[in-house]
Amino acid sequence: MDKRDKKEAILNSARALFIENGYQSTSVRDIAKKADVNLALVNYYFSSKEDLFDLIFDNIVLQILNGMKFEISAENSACENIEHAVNTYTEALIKNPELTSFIFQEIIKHSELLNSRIATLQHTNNFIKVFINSLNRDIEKGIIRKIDNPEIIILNIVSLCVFPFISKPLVKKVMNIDDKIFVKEMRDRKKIISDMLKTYLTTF
Amino acid sequence: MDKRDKKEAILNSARALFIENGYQSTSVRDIAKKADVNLALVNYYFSSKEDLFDLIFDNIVLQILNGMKFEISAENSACENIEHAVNTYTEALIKNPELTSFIFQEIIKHSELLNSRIATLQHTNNFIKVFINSLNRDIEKGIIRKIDNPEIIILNIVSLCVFPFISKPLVKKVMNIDDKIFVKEMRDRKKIISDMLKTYLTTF
DNA sequence: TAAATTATTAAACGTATGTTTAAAACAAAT
DNA sequence: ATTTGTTTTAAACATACGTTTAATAATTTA
Repeated sequence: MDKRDKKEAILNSARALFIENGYQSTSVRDIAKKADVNLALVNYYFSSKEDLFDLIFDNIVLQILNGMKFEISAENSACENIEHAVNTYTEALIKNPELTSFIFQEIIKHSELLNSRIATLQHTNNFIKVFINSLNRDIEKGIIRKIDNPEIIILNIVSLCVFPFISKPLVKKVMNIDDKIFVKEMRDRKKIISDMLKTYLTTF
Repeated sequence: MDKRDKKEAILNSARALFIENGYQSTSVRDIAKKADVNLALVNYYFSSKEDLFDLIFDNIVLQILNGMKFEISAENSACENIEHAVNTYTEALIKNPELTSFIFQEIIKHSELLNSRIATLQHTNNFIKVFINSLNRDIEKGIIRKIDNPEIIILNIVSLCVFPFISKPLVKKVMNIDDKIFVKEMRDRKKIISDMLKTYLTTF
């Protein structure tokens, strides 16, 4: 009950602190203290602060990407895929309130993180291809309007879905709402976003 | 040519470093070195690193808010205001590529910054009121569709405009484009965003 | 010019950091 | 029971940080 427990306690404490305060503002001593463990044990089990962070960061990225994964199908219409994406993304973001800000913070700060972990985004790339295919197909079918660059549509979807969550403190302040109402507004907004995107594509 | 010069050199260097690396990753020694000035001069002129940062932060927020200010008019239609907003925001963000990420980083990290500087956002609040008024008026006129919460429309505008700029490294990587094409895409996107918002509001 | 004020400097202070060391405690194996 | 290997510990190391000090240089004032 002891061996693995201390290692795991370190992992959990580090994860919580990194998410809450970021890499720089979290000291190894903070981690050890929260895990109720001797300082040297952190380096004993995880070699260095950076190694520990990388481990946790990759884990978090995977977790949130898994939450955003959904069965996108080339058979679905573009509009169906959009609605599905908006719903899935919004719910994943509601479920992981702190993770998004954390990932964004770290990626913007050290964009090298992207290079070394681009493999993790492979699934995302496939997803984008299927999405664009469904758009192009429906354009040829004449179901939706002609789009010069379909990637922009995807960018719009992600912008609409993700932005309110990474600017949550700002949004709450300006709209003068608390966490509970924030979630409700985001849920209500799902339909508005989908409608807006679909109306734009199908009106021409 | 010396007195003000050194103080200003510190200010400029600090500004550049804070924007590039954030508060935590910028040391007073870095600032002094870049300004080619003795270490102690930084504290001599600006008391503390935090005071210096606050000064620069407020300045940057003002700068970007000024760039985003435009003559919003209660006489304009809601759709005109939207088009105007999208154009102005996008151009302001193109003009200040690093500022947006910087402000976001710091605000998300220390959301207390919002409380002490809420006065700076006063203009933003007035702007929002005028905007919402124009929406409500056009709804009553029957020109645009009924909206439950007009604030959501504003959130959508800001999401669409701002998100690509704060996630610029990610967007460039996924779309496989460089800075120059990024700017071109953002310019082209202005019309798409305006069209999408206007089409949604006027189709019902 | 002399005194007073301001600007600049090298050095140090105190604290915090990530990491390492070397010894002790513990568990497992022979 | 002794050896072997692993886990845990207190302490130290080396470096970086923001800030202060006390002395010197430069400038302004009287």
